[in-house]
Amino acid sequence: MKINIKTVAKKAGFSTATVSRVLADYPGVKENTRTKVLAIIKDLRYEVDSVARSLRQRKTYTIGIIVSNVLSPFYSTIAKSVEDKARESGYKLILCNGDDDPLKELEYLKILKSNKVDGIILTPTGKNAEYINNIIESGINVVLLDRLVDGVKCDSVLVDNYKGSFTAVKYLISRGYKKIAFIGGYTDRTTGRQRLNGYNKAIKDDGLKINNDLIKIGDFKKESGARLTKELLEGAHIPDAIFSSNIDMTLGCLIAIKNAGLSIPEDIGIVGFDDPDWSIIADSPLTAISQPVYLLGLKATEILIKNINDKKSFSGNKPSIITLGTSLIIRNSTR
Amino acid sequence: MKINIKTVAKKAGFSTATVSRVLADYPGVKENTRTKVLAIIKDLRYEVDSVARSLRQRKTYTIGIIVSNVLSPFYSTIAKSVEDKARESGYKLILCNGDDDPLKELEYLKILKSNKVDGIILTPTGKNAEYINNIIESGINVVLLDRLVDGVKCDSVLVDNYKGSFTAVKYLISRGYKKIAFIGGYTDRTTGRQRLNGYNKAIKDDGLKINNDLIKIGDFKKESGARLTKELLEGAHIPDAIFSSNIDMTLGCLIAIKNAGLSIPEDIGIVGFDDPDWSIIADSPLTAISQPVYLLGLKATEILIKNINDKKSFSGNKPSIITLGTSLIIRNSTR
DNA sequence: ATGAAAGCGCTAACAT
DNA sequence: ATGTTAGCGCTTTCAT
Repeated sequence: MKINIKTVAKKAGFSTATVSRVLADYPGVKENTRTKVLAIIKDLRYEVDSVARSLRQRKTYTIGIIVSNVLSPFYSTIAKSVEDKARESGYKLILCNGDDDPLKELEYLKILKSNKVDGIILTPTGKNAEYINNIIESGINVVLLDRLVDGVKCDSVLVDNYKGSFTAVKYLISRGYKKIAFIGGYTDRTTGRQRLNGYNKAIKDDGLKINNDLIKIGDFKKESGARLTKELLEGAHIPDAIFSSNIDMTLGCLIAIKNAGLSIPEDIGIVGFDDPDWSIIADSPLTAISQPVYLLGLKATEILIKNINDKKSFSGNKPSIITLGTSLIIRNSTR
Repeated sequence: MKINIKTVAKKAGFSTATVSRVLADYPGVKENTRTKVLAIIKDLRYEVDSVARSLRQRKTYTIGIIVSNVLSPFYSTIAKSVEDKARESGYKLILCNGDDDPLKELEYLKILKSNKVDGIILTPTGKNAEYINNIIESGINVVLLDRLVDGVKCDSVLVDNYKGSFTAVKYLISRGYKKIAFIGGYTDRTTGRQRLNGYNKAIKDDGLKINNDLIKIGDFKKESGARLTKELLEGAHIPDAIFSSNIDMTLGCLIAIKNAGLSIPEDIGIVGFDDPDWSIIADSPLTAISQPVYLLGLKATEILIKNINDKKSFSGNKPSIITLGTSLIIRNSTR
């Protein structure tokens, strides 16, 4: 037995329109009617069909989020904050794991568009500008998180990667390190590029020389962090310190150092970008650049929902970029 | 300008039915027609409206997942595996953070039902049996993950918590520890209860005495792990070893031990349930009970999708419970 | 204050 | 091989 709005209407002795009004808390319904209808709804255990409602209203109360890697604490924190804020505002979340793969990202963008989500929060690979613009033109709000995309105009929430990275390397230099290696991720992502730039600037700033043997680029994942560290430790130019530019690579880096039988900070100094929750219990508590990760997701969602409600693509007249600051947390992973 | 199936049909000179057939790769369409229609689709950049399709087909190609805490590596791994498998099978994922709160869980169950998801993977609080049954009766498939709910009949995928816990404590005993504390989570969740049972059994098995001062129950989160460890270390009966029964509490436990200025394993031995990715780089690499977390999510999703396709509530004639084994990984956090 | 009816975009049963 | 059309369950405009 199917229970829909028609069943309720019939049993209550009113039209579907009236039931719908009760459902929507529409003011112009007699109190008596409302009570009666609500009683029937409860009695029949009726619950609206959100799919039908979405089709009719052209609104799904759904936000899509595409992250690069839910396994990473960075992105699961983002997922948490976006979910918290979305729920508070009556939205639900479709979670997509883009895997930092432009093709997978495109696939998910299409799915989200087809599913008529009200908005999308995207940690972009940087590669699907055309389609992202197409989505924005179609009226779906987009907010970029953590990274930018060339040629896409929409609100964004970022972290000051350049400064964070610069600060980290400056700190290493101040501790007397001379051969500072860099372990980074894709430089075609803005995060990867800016963190590298910050490193380069800090090195040059102090009259040290950029040594390309000390710059290793991976894919932001743990395994590549471990592999690249191993390469560094076995290479011709062995670093006296490493700046690792994301949380997962840092973990890989620490594992590789441990496997090599080296001690931190006696044999090598480490600073990581992003401060993991395990940083304190590490062999030598990790000195790190802390990012406001939760806030990042929160802000992005706030802006997205505001734009959805205002029926505007941007929060102002033109796209705004919010850049959040980082802070250096000094522990014991350097001398 | 709205582009829908009608627009495409008109421009192509065919009916909407034919366009729909092309979209669905329905065999009985002339090759010529197909080509023509596809050309128009491409030309107009037409993409189906999945909301309308879902309404008509009574199928959303969506799976809902309710986890207790995305922030925990345990659940983000689950989210990853479920997403991987769902995507492979053409399903998308609505992610809900139940927060181990029965009310929030109920709220999300209602949302998922209303949104006509094809199936739900649930890490239950154990409290909403009636509504879960209601969902199952309504034809939505449910698979329970990691925990059970009294009075709910559906397929489940679990880990052998009892045995895992038993093994861990037995190991501690074999290493000569006499005052072994237990740090656990809600005992009204099956995981919490079974892990406590395993502990109790192992203690009694060896003729040791259960000391209630050494049993501390929290909420599965890091903070409570730290707090309870602090209580233990400052209490009347100071343990010589701690078995911590989930990944987040273990981290809290290690932090508290470090804060207290104690060393592992010199001052105190530790075994944790669930093996975190940072276990190797901890001060003293953590001895842990490793669970097949990714597999857990994978199996659950496999079963769910199979049930959806078979249009059955259970994979067999009656609910099946799959229990996955654990393994003890010995490192250096005990003497 | 309430009802009648159109229609959101699609699919599928039936007809040709 | 293709078209016609009803209808999925809801909201909303227009009447009354």
